[in-house]
Formats: sequence, C-alpha cells, structure tokens
Amino acid sequence: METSYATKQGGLILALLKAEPGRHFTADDIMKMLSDGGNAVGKATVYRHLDKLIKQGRVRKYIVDEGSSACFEYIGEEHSCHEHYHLKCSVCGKLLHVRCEYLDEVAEHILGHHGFVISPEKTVLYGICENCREASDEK
Amino acid sequence: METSYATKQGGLILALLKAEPGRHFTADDIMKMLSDGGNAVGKATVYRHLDKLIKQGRVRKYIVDEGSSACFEYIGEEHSCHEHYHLKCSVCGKLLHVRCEYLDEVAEHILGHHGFVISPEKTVLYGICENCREASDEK
DNA sequence: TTGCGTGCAAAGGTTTTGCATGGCA
DNA sequence: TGCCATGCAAAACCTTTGCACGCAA
Repeated sequence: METSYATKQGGLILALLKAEPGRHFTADDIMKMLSDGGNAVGKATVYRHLDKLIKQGRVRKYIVDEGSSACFEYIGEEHSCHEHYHLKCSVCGKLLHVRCEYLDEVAEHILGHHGFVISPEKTVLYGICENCREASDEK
Repeated sequence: METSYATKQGGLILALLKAEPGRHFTADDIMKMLSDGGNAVGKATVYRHLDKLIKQGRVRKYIVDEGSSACFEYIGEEHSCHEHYHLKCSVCGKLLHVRCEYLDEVAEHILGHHGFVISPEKTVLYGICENCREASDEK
C-alpha cells in the first residue's frame, strides 16, 4: 500500500495539520505557514500531499464557498466515529464545528426513513450564528 | 422593487428552469440547451440572470464539488422551501426533497444547544442515495 | 431618449498538469 | 541506481468584470 517515499515536505505538511486537529487550513494557509517557518513548499506539492492524505482518510476537505479556497482539516487516523458537522454563518462567514450525538441520530433517521447515507464530511449546515443574530436583533 | 426590464434572454432562462422544478442545471447546461434551441445566450448573461433569480429567492444555487460547476435549481415563487430540506447525492447528482418534522426538531436543537439558526433554504445535506449505495455494494 | 441588458473578451481565483531536476531507498 | 517527489510555470476551469453596443420602456 505504502509505496511512497517519506519526504521532508510531506512530513512538514502532515505535522502542521496534525498539530491542530479540527482547525481548518486552506492550501494557501499551509504554504504561508511553512514559508514563514523557513520551509517554503511549492503549491503543487501541497495539493498533491493533501490529495494523498484525503485518500488515506486522514484529512477532510470542505467546500465552504465556491470561488474561494477549499478548507482542509486533520481528522486523525483512528477515531472515525467522532464525526462532526459544520455550521457556516452566512453573515460573518465563521465556520463552527459541532460534535453532537443528536446529529448522528438524524443521520440514522435519514438512512432509515429515506434510504440516504449522510456524508458529514461534505455537509455544511448554513445559517446564522449567535453573535450575528444578536447583532441583527439590535437593529 | 422591479426596476429591471423584461428581456428575451431573461425569459428564456427562467422558462427553462421553471419547466423542470427540482432539476438542477449548471450554467453550462443552460447555455447549451438554449443554444440547441436556437437561442444562444452569452455566459455572462446567464450568470447575471441566475444571480438575480437567486436574490429573488426563485432559484437556489448548490455547490456539489469544488472545481466543477455550481448547480442551479428553480424552487418556485410562493411555496417557500422553508418546509423541506435537500439531500444531494454526491454520486449520481440527484437531488431529493425531504419533508420531515424530524429535521425541524434538529433545527430547534441546534438553536437551543448551539445558538445557531439553520437556514433550510440554503442547506444541503450531502451523501449517497439508495440507488447509488446499492450499486456500489454490488462491487 | 434613457439607461439597463447583452455579449465578447479579458481578468480573476483556485486547482491541476507537464517537465526537468532533486532526493529517498 | 531506479524512481518517486518536487517545484516552477503554464494550463485548465469556473466565474466575474469592463466596455461598447443594443434594446425595452
């Protein structure tokens, strides 16, 4: 399975993502952070490693808005059971992570009643976050 | 409110979408179909009309995969889509409309526990539909 | 006549690919 | 040494924008 070499760049990228599981990075973030750390890595290399990590199931890719960059997040090697969903605020753009058993029940319901398997890693629930709601209420 | 002109192109685009509510079109689909029908319309015009229709709430935009085109769907003028959620199959691209009280409870839960107001009309749950799941199971 | 709508082409942004070079095993 | 990985630049892709002309009201 593992036919690839262990390279410096691959190690750097994985280490960066792994250092903050759950944090979202864009491809550009990764390049900038590595560059700032004195280890510039080409963007093609970054994308190629991200693709590999996604195929291995260690990283997830999220599409928040078309036209802007995709987000990548380290999700670990083993605990795939800790799925979580994303809430995206349409107003401020903030992305919230929600770990919630309730949502797992929902997925089961959808499967049972509608024959549809939800992919939490691709799903983003849109709405308005608390801060923005309060801000608009004050108007 | 209605400060815009009624043009031939705008009518064609709306008619095309309206003819099949719930079907999803890419911008390219729309251009090709109009072109095949003998009414070629520029892509800039297509995008500009889609933007308008989205702002009016008559059309919804979906992002299925980054890198590929966005999908657009006619959702009607009056019967607001506040009542149902959308499930989009990542494999076959089919869009399912699900009306389900269970999902309303979810929205309440998210609001109560996470302070986040879900916008059903913007939210799409991604996953794999029954047909595609069975098809892949057979492999 | 007024000024929005149209369409072409060019620009804008992200991601992918080609190819020569560099580095791991 | 063999072969994958790298990185630069160019290509590919979807979408937006600029501008002159056309058309609805």
